[in-house]
Amino acid sequence: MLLLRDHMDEKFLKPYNPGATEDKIYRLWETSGFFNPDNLPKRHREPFSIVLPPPNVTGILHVGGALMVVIEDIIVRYKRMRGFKTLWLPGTDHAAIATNTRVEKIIYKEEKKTRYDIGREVFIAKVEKFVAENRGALKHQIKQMGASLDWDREAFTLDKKRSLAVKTAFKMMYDAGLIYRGTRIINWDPRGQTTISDDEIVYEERLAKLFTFKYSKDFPIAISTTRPETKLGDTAVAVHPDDKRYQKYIGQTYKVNFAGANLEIKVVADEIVDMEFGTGALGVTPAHSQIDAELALRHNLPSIQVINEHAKIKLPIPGLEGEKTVAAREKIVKWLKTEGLLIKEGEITQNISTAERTGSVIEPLPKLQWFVDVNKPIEKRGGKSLKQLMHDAVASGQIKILPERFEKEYFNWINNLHDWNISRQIWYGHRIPVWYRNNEIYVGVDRPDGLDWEQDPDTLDTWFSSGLWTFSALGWPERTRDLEIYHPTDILETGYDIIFFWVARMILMSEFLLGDIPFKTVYLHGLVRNEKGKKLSKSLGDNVDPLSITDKYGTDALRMALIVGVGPGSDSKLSNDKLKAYKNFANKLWNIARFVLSQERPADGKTGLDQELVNEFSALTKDITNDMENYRFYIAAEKIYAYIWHRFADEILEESKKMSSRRETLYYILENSLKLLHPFMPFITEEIWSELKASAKPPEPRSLLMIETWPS
RNA sequence: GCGCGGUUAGCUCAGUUGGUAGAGCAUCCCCUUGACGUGGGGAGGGUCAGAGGUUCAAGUCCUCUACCGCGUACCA
Repeated sequence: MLLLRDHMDEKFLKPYNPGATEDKIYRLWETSGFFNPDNLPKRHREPFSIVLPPPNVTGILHVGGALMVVIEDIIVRYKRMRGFKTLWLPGTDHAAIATNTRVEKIIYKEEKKTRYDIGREVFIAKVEKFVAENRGALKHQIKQMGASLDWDREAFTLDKKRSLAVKTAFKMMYDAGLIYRGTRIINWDPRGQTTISDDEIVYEERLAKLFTFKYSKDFPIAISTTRPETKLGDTAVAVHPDDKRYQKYIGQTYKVNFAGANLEIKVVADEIVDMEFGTGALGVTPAHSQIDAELALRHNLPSIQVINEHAKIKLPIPGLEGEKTVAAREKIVKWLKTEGLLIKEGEITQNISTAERTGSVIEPLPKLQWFVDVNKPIEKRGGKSLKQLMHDAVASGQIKILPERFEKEYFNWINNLHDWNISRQIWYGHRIPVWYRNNEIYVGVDRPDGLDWEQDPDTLDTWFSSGLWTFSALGWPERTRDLEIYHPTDILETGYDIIFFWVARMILMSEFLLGDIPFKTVYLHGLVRNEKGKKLSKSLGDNVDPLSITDKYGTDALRMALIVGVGPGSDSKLSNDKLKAYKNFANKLWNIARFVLSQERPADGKTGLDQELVNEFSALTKDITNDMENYRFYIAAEKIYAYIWHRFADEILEESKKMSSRRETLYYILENSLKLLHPFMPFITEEIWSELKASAKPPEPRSLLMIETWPS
């Protein structure tokens, strides 16, 4: 049985108890004020800043979010100890589409009503109530992870200041001709009743039927399609100019009656047509296909919209009008058969576009929408387009993306980038700052003077406001001191799954609006999967709640389990074994402290330091510091773990039982080990640190490990 | 189609610039009850997916192949 020395707290008689420690320690940190860089001691001069990727207010943080918080907290704590004036700025994201859809579902479940039934105002009020409730829970979870965020600067992507930022950005881009309104083929989500951007599409491979047929008996060319119902809107057949089979028909126009629709089909020649596919002839439906719309533009073809916003036939054709697309398809195929027009029915695999949020099959429709022009040369940016600005920021090395392989993906995405559809027909979000009156249009931050102005009913894509985050969170468009000190931010840490959604858009916005990069380094982490290797997904309800893990194992153990052995950008699995291992480690450290504290600390220099062990420790420190500087946190964590357990405890400490002269060295190693470990396991290290200080003789002033100097 | 990643001990995964294979868990043996809600010492276990190449030396660099996963384009 251990003899309790008079200076030792009773708690050291028991194993480490995270539950009893963590809340207390977090409160200690919060009341110290040091999360706010303004309160840091004088030695913290050079600024260092990170903005927290704002989690969606839709739900609770799952372990993927926890990983993000942990990596950033490790970086931030390390930098703070290194003496930087460190700011980590928190916030939450209103997540327009996600939240809108979520609340719509809840309302439908509870009241069997749609948002159209209850109206815009009532709906928004309900969403805001939902958001307010969720934000509290989210914040609590982030704190539970030990995040040393400056809550004094907390922001929300839909609060007043951010709203001003969004409207200002919109106006600046509109004035520069980068935002325009036009009718284009867009991705329509019939279930969500809104447009979505290309990035919000999820492709699913499915088997589909490919029908080969003629429009009518006297039409000379057969075509193939998987969607006969859209053929009601065909205005041309396109063939390859070199295709000998069809050359004689090029330029001819045929009048046909196709399933009740009177069509004028012109035969045009275009290089885009693949002679090998199907019959080598392409039925052109300008209203429901991007490619066909481009063809129509080139050949001056009219466009007939066949399908409406509810994915139903809108043409006034008896028997077809009002039918859903799939039903209409069956009817038309049946008609083709009875007319003897169907030539072939085959199967092909095709990628079908579905909406990320609702799972609905995307219907390409022509619609009047707002877009960001990514190709227009910008005068005040040296004639570069947004595309070029995004490209150059990374290509020039101003922004470094880690791991490097994602730079390739980034460039690849830019090469394939089309104009960005930014208007959404949902209600929750930043309303488009445009007002109309008769033929007048007004774009501005505030409603224009005068009567009869009507604001655009649409809202903006969530990522429009998220794109401003690094600077809107710091107060832009106001020229704040924070903006001056902390922008560009140093590191943007986020999951690789939103590199296009978010990282690219932030670069776009910052480059145009500020003429500067938003961050110097992008560090991308991978997905956290469950033990079976399955992707954790919010929509599947496959949440792993970090709170239940911290209850069982302690936050420090969870942090280690999430970090160790997980390289940047690679997916990881969280297992109970791993959590248990680091829970045991916490207890091991606790017992090490107990042992060291059970021995009176000699006055400085009395027993002297074992120079060999001190040198060994310096080498370790150098090594770990090098890893920290190079974002190898997963290796650094493993090294300090191995040292503390298998070198310090197993060997140094064991040997010391036979040599009383080691005592001062033991204290030295323990103190400095706590410092190296603190970014990874902040709670237990801070707790032991406070015991060390309390037991010192003569008593040392209270101090926080959190702002101690990183060893050199 | 194009691209990226993975393939290392029974399981989950590390392995920074090429220099005689590592961790955690699991298995087996021994020891510990005066730091340890357990811990310590030790053992077994890998032709580093396969083939070829560069090199004094390759898990690490190059080429090809296979399987798994992912991204993206096209999709009539």
